[in-house]
Amino acid sequence: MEKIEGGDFPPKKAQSEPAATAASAHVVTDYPAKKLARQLDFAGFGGAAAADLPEQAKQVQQQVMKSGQLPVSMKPTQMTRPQLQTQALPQSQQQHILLMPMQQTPVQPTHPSIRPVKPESPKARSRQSANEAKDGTPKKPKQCNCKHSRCLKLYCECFASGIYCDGCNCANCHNNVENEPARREAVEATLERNPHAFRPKIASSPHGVRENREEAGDGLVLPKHNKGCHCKKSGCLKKYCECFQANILCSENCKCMDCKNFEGSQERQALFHGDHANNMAYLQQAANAAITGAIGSSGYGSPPVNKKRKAHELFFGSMIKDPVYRLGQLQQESQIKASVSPSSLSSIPGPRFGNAAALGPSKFTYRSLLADLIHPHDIKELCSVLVDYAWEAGKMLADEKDASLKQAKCHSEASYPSSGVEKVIPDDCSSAFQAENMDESSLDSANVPKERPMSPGTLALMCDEQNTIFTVAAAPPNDPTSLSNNTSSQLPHGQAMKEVYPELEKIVLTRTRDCLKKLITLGELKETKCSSMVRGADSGSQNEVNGNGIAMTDSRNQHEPFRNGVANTVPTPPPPPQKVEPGTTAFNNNPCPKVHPSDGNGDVISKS
DNA sequence: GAGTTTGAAACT
DNA sequence: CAGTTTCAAACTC
Repeated sequence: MEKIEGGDFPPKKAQSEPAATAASAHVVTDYPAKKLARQLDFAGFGGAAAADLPEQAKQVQQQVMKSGQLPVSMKPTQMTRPQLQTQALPQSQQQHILLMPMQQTPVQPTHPSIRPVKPESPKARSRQSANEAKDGTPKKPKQCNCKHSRCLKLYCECFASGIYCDGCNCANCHNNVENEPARREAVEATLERNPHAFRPKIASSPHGVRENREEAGDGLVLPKHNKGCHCKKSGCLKKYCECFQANILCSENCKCMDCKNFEGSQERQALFHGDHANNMAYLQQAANAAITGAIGSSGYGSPPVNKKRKAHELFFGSMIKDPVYRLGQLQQESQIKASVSPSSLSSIPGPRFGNAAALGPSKFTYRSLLADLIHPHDIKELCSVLVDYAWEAGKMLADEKDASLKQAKCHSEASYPSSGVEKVIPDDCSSAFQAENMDESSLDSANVPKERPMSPGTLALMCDEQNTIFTVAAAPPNDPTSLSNNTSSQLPHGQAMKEVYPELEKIVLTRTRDCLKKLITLGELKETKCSSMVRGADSGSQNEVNGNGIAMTDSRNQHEPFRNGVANTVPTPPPPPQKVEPGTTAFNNNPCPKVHPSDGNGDVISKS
């Protein structure tokens, strides 16, 4: 009997070790003190499941051993079930792990995504804290309050978790070393009734990926309750519900009524949605409203009760358990904390993180502050604009240069040697580079580009669709050889381009830089906005925030925002085209206007 | 902190 | 297996 699915149920440290040892451990700290740690069902107690991840368990153990207590980062609440499982571990290791179930430390789980092994209520946490404070020695995080079960039934969380009661508020407790025989008997009886009694209640979905994914932000909630819940009145949105408590969505295993803990549940989302994460009142109402509604619709007919729950409990509770795996979770952790929204499963943390009730913070997914500002097509457009600009600028520069060169040539043509590489100027002034190829209408034609060598930088700025146009790009702009090879007929033009190229590139790059700077600025503004919103949602900011939260920062940018919303970001007012070399008049005639009609702010607007 | 509600566990 | 009771946590006030 003792061995259950590979593990001994009861934490038996006592069994394998002298009672004295066990006892001392028991008294001193949880560390070795607590025996097997089986997490409450939720925790994936060691049972069979444990065997799956011995390595993880070992890691956990190592940490425990090092510090004598669970590292915050590894607290059970933060650990994944697999990590908690201990059965596969050698007994010596198991003992360390036993502590895990208790982990609940006063520390708030920083990682929403992970569920706590033993669900804890805020109260429990408080108590825990108190315990730790006693002598600095961390104690069992959670204490039961059993009065009639002697802590020898599954009603007792300690017993269910496979650990001895230590520092609990229970009465007539028999879940201790001193009453090991009784305890053992109780364990056997329990197992007799249900061989899986001490197995983890939450198991990963066999499907691997469940549909529990909440919105983008939500983390995946793969685990599901093995037995499922049977809730009738809570809508599975309260911690009465084991699924909710475990921060997982109700599954086909559940037999609950009016369940609101499923993916896509508005009630659930309302509870956890990040947008309201910082609004405790909202959460409370959402939870109660959801339940009330659910109940109302149910046949139970229980009157809707305005139950108000403490939002923070919801949040924290969910955070603690958040089983999820969220990407970017860490990234957003700070945000979550700030918003206090961890509650969502998606958490309230979450919008993200079915039923997920508890996903609060865990579900938050990272979203770039620029997400609303930049869209793929915007980038394309930007590229197009840059390319156009480059073309125009190049055209202007080349034109200028050729014109001046030609003029010079005309004046002293006779004196020029006709031979030599240096003779790059076209004989025919009319063949000026631009005249032939740079007509705006011809920009889209593939032939034009071919004639012009492009620098890698410029090419980089071009969108895919443009690449085909500039087939010659690979050739180093300054490479005479390449030039000559590229276009014998355009040599003159190529030469001109060669000379103006640096200017052109400079202009384009400068513009690009400015655009990026603006993006950064916008992102920062948005960040600031978000932060302020989180911190003081109630401070009804008077600042108008556009969809991006940034919008109104610079009126200049709003003149002609692109439909796609890129406008503000992309075209920052570019610094006036820089002067070209002295002596050149190219930029005296600022080509910019021609190329990119600007909105008046200097923002480039796509010709299209 | 007391009282109520809830749902799992235990029991019949 | 269904219904009932017991229990302790969650929740409300």
